[in-house]
Amino acid sequence: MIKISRMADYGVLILAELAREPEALRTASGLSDTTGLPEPTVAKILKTLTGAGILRSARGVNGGYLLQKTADQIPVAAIITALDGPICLTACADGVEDSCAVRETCSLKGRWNGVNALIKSALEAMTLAELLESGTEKVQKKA
Amino acid sequence: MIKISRMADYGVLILAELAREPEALRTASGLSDTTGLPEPTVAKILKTLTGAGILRSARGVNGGYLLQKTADQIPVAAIITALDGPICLTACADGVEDSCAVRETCSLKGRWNGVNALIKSALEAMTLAELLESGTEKVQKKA
DNA sequence: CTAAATAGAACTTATTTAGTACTATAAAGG
DNA sequence: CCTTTATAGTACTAAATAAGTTCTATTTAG
Ligand code: FES
Ligand code: FES
Repeated sequence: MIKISRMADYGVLILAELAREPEALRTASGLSDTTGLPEPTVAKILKTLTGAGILRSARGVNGGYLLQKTADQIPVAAIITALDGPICLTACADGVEDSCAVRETCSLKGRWNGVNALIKSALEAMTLAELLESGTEKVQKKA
Repeated sequence: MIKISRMADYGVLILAELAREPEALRTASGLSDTTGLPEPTVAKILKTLTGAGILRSARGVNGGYLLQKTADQIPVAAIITALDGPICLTACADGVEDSCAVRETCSLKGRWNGVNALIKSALEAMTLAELLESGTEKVQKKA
């Protein structure tokens, strides 16, 4: 069904919430409450996003998370990559040597690369801010 | 990991083989041999692609499959849709009502639609022929 | 020192995808 | 008109992946 994982979807949801008050420290359980997503999952996503440099964290009492950059500096691609791994439609794309079973006999080795690049650049060009606002040039307008 | 299924990947591989002799009837087991893919899987894919109107089939002795249209009339999107279901990155896009658990509280209902449309149109614009040739305007050039 | 928070890893469960098997139908040829 | 070779369709099983949970360690304010 060619889709991103639920993790990435949740991730955007959480980031959207964080973007509403970019300066405030928010705890995992607090975010779980406001988003309605299960707490352990939220916590896991927050850890991952922190590791990827999208969020900053503070430990200890009164700790929590906040955005490292503003929403318009965070490409959608970065979020997806952090939570879902590399954006790469097929097993036989660039670099990935061992994944494809029929690489030897295959007549279209690496031909998907163009499609990959297309989608990747589309997701890199779009920022979290644009996703939240909708209706910018990059997104289709809806009357 | 945002990817298409192996089925779609195999499907393109099989279509590539069929496109080499667009007039010839090829059997499932024959295609399994030339592509090196497991026979039952090939047969399943061929059935699906026939149902989707991408292939034509002939039953009985000396039966087999051939392309219904030429490779430049088959959008990549059609192949993926046939084998993988609709191209729709997220659960909460247009139409899909029941999939998203947090739809009520969610602040970005349907915001992914723009991204979806972007990717979908990219895949609709690219044909099987272009995928096989590579190096056309739509695909990134590689020196 | 304690309570409240994140960090990180390991594990279990659920979901999805891939692969297999089986039955039915159709056509060609003796 | 029966046999053989092929596709059509469906249902089932197994494998892979993704999601969710749990537990332990670390950090810091009070
Ligand atoms: S399908 Fe993987 S290398 Fe061709
Ligand atoms: S995440 Fe599904 S409706 Fe918002």
